[in-house]
Amino acid sequence: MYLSDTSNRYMVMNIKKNKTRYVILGLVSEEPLSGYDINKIIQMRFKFFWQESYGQIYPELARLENEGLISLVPQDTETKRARNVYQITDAGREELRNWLLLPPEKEARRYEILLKLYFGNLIPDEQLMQYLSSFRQNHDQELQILKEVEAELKGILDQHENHIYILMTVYLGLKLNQAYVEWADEIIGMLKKLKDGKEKS
Amino acid sequence: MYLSDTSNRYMVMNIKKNKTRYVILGLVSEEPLSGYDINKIIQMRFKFFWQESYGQIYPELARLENEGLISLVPQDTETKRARNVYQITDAGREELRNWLLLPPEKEARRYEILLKLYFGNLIPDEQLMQYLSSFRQNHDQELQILKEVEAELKGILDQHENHIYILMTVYLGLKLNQAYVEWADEIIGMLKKLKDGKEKS
DNA sequence: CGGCGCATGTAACTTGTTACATGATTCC
DNA sequence: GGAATCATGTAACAAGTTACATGCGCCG
Repeated sequence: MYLSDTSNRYMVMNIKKNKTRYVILGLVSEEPLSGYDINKIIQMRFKFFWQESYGQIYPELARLENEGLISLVPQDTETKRARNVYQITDAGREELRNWLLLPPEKEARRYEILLKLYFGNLIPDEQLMQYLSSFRQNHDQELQILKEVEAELKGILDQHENHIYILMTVYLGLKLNQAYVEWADEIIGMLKKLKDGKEKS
Repeated sequence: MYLSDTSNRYMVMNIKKNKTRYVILGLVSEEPLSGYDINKIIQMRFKFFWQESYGQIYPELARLENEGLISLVPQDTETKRARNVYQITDAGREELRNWLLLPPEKEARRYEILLKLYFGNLIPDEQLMQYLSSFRQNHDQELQILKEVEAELKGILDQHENHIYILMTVYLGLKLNQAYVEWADEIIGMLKKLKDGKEKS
């Protein structure tokens, strides 16, 4: 169907924004997986840079199957629990490839803590310090986890050709969390000084 | 109306997620502003950690006025261009304060570039390097801008009590962008080595 | 035999983006 | 007089979250 208008003003946008499908395609491109598996993997391995919910995964799996980009793998014996395991198709591999070859979009972020800090003169400094120290703690925890992941990955670098790429993502996690922790420490220091100054006057 | 059920299963969620309203409240708490002004300020001052669009600002302004959290400022002479300028009310100040006193939520982020890198073994290394160098360039640019902002802010630190807080947000921007740039350089180096290794074998 | 984890899914909602419509005013 | 920018807004999407419903199987 060429040049069909469908009388929809908004047809113009052919830029795919839905990234969920590519996460799924990427994951099933490595091995057949169920929706449940996919969720677990994202929770474990992507935690620090990506998140999805069942509310997106299951409908997307259905859509992908409908489009022929993935297909159900027939499960063997009847004794097993019901599981819908999907594998990628050639068309799916093609779709994934096309997306991977598209330059990544600039990521838009929203840092609630910065917003609160921006309006910092409206909150007591102690409160801000509390936010910052829990922020620091969170990121320090993530930092420790990532350090373990790094060590583990380095030990099995030659076991799969994608391990090196995973390690690269971990490096950013390390850098960013390091930056968060350092920043929080500096700001807490600044706030302490500010508070002392205010109390003296 | 106490304890009314309204027969809606989903009434339970009373946790406010809509942050747009607080950005608006925060900004008009400093000075009366129009929707247009608010958009411009967010574009300029919040660019690196927050974004909004007219599609959210205008409807939210209407809602806030409806709830009595902001009010229209009568514009003087009739010669001027039509402008709806809003000021914060006491109720609005209260609402803003309540939100500021709530601990910030953990920010969920999605780094498309990490997702692509994660599946890096499916893309040619040259392509990845291109993504990374444009990523590097973007963040380096932001870094330069933030350095200017930093210098500027330091010069006018005593002119308003919130300048110090704004500076603190800038510091995070500096740290993060520095981390991005350094990381990109390291990864590009790793990819070069990888490529050389592959070509030799 | 009870509870935890496996497993799949949907309905209702909130949030955010994009394209479009419309017109006034300022400045060159 | 025409371009840029000021200025406000909406309709139609797309995307993402949350709460709920449901049931099986495995392990202690």
